[in-house]
Amino acid sequence: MLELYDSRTAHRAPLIPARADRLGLYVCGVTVYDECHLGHARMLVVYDVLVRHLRASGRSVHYVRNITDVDDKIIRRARETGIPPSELSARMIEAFGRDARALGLLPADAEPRATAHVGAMIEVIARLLERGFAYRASNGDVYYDVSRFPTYGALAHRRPEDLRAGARVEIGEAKDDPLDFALWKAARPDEPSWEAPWGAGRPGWHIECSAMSTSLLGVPIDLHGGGEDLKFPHHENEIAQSDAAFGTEVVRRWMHNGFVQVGHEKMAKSLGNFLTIREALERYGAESLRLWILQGHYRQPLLFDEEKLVLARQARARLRGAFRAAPPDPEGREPTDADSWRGRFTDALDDDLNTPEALAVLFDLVRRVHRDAAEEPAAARRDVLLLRRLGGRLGLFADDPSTRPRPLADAEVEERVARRRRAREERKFAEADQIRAALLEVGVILEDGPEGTRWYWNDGP
RNA sequence: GGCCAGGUGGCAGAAUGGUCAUGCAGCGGCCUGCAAAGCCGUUUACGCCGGUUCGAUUCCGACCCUGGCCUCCA
Repeated sequence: MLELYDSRTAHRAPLIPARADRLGLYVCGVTVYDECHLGHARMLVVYDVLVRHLRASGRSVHYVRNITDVDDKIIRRARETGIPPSELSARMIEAFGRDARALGLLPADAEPRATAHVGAMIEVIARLLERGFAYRASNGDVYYDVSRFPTYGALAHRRPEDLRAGARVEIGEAKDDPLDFALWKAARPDEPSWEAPWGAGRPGWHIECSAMSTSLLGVPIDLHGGGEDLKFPHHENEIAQSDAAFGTEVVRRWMHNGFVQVGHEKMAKSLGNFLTIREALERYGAESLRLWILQGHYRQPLLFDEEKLVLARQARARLRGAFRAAPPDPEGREPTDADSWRGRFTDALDDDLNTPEALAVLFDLVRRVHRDAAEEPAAARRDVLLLRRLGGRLGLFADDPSTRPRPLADAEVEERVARRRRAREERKFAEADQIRAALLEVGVILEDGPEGTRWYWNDGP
């Protein structure tokens, strides 16, 4: 049974869905005003592994990951670049889709876009107005009345008085209280807007998640996730809205993943210290990136620099090496002690998604593969099959490198390897080394062993 | 200032009241024409000060330090 750290109680507890047959998961995805960076990649991979593990444990999961395609940043960026907001977001949604596929993410079961659910948001706002949790301000905006929600601050462990001290009111806002936040922003001539009973405008940021999560997953929602930075104010506000509108605790569990850190600060667009997913994939490849993320625990900060990614690439080579030592058992047989390995692996993930520990199990298995490869090849093949299956639960070993385009036909490589073998037999080592070096140039790695020379494509980066 | 999360060996990073994490790097050996891969062995830890305990890196308290949130942010 999976135990997860609960952001609200700050304790670990078993994750028990409201309905036995299905677990509803809602994750705050991305705002499409620019390309995604490694911080987003971490979030995406963490929840990807969570979903994989839940499903491998026999749970049916309904995974919803939203896309924010209307907000201040999109409007601002659109204005700066001269591209209409809808076109900008459409382009970035496309870019996001490419990143998601390249990262090897499972597709979400639903990927709702805010602009397609404005009707649902208007309904939630209407309920809040009806129940007296919201008010219409003089400037046409609709605000949430935080003073009406006594447990405000419970998720972020903050007291409203403390928050009020540092709160800021933007020019043009007409809040009764600095903590109040916009549910609906009155229409402006150069901004996208929708009709609503209280006047045309566009939704505030937080309301989309309250509306889309409940309309797609129902009430209550078993688990809601996102990055650490969304805890406050986004998720705090979402709780205030949803719980007030539906008259019940809508989200049963909250979880948050830690940041990607560059040097001593977090990776962020505003700090300019980011690397986009696209660039990182070009440099390191999806599997190395995933290993980099999974070698840290999801709640800890994850350090980024070139060295860390190179490290992950080495780790990947170690894992992949097992598949060269032995192919997975073609008849689908696992080792006789598979249950014990699977148990260790599952226990690690059940323990608040301890992916570093789960990877350690995989590496232990790799060692046994190499130990057995020569003497007990059948046993090694069974181990490799198990390795592939367990790795799959982390989203590893998905791509088949053999399908990649190669600069040289395999037959040509074979021919050169044979030529080198003859040179070695004649003790012409200079020539042999030259052939080996030339092959390395095009990405072929040679390894001489007792049973001859093995060669393989270097599947970096 | 308030609230959270941390401080583990050269780097990264887990677990754990008394015994192996794991990956990378280092060192010695095996293998080898050389190399690579691999196997075996091995060095370097638990921020600081008290307390509990037969025994603490692990539990408790104080202190020091780091990161994050408190404003848009995965």
